[in-house]
Amino acid sequence: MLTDLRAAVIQRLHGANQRVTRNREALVEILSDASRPMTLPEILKERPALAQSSAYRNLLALEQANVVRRVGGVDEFARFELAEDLTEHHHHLICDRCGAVEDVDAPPGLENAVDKAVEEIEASHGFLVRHHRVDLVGTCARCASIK
Amino acid sequence: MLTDLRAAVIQRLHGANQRVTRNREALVEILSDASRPMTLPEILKERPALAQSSAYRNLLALEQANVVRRVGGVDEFARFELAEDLTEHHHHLICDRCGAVEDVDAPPGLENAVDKAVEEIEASHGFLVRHHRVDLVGTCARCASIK
DNA sequence: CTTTCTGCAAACGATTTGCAGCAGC
DNA sequence: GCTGCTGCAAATCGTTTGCAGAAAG
Repeated sequence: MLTDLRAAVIQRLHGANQRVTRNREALVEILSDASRPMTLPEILKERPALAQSSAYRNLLALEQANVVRRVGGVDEFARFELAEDLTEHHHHLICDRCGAVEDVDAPPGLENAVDKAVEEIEASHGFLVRHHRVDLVGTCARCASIK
Repeated sequence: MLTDLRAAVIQRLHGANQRVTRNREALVEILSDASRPMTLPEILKERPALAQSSAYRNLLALEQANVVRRVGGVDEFARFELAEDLTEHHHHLICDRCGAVEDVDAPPGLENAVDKAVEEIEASHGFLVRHHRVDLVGTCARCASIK
């Protein structure tokens, strides 16, 4: 795991009055190695010794410490990824056939347009935007090739 | 309910080999009257005689007939809205304190930028985009005023 | 040492499903 | 009338929680 990521994680956990444990460091490393949000079964496959309940509890602790973010796809599984300020801002490609979620870089032109829209909406709706999600839903290359 | 909406719903149900029942018409009317995606409890409050299981089954039937769409927020409840080609294209404001989801019109500038980004991504990723979701997550006016 | 984390197993709760009777067509 | 919808109650399954022992600080 990269040293500065590790340092940021330790700092945020301490800031949230949470301890730094092997399980938590392993979770961060697993999410850091993946280029997409992971489901709990996928995470457990990478660390079979970890109990499901501990995985959920630690992901919650990491979420509250702003290290991890929970994202929803189109299926019944929750997915987890590192907080955006620990990675790069990105969006998601979601396959509505197999449920797979993949990261895509955010094109700068799109980001500018979103930021402008956010300003307008905050002014007109009294809504304070914390972050935005842009998801493209459709068929992934693998599912498209199957039929 | 508007006549052309009703006609479209009947046509789509028939096209999917589904029957047109009072429950299904009522569900469409409830969703049509709301200006936001609704949770199952909210739907049942509008039609207390409807059994939960029937509500879920009918929403699934309507979803398969392309009349209804399921959307996810930040909480544990699924939400349902009319298919976009039966209403207007819009995005969602999602409150991460109370979970409320509200519709917002899609600013044209934003839509153009999204369409352009979709083209680039389809070309580079072999991913076929069916539709996009732009969600703004933050604090709604009511929750902001509470504290 | 004290507090918090861990694993196990049991509980929870939104959603799904089996079944007998009723309604669309 | 046949087929598929309806309500009820039970099952399903991802996720959460209680508890006693281990580990972080």
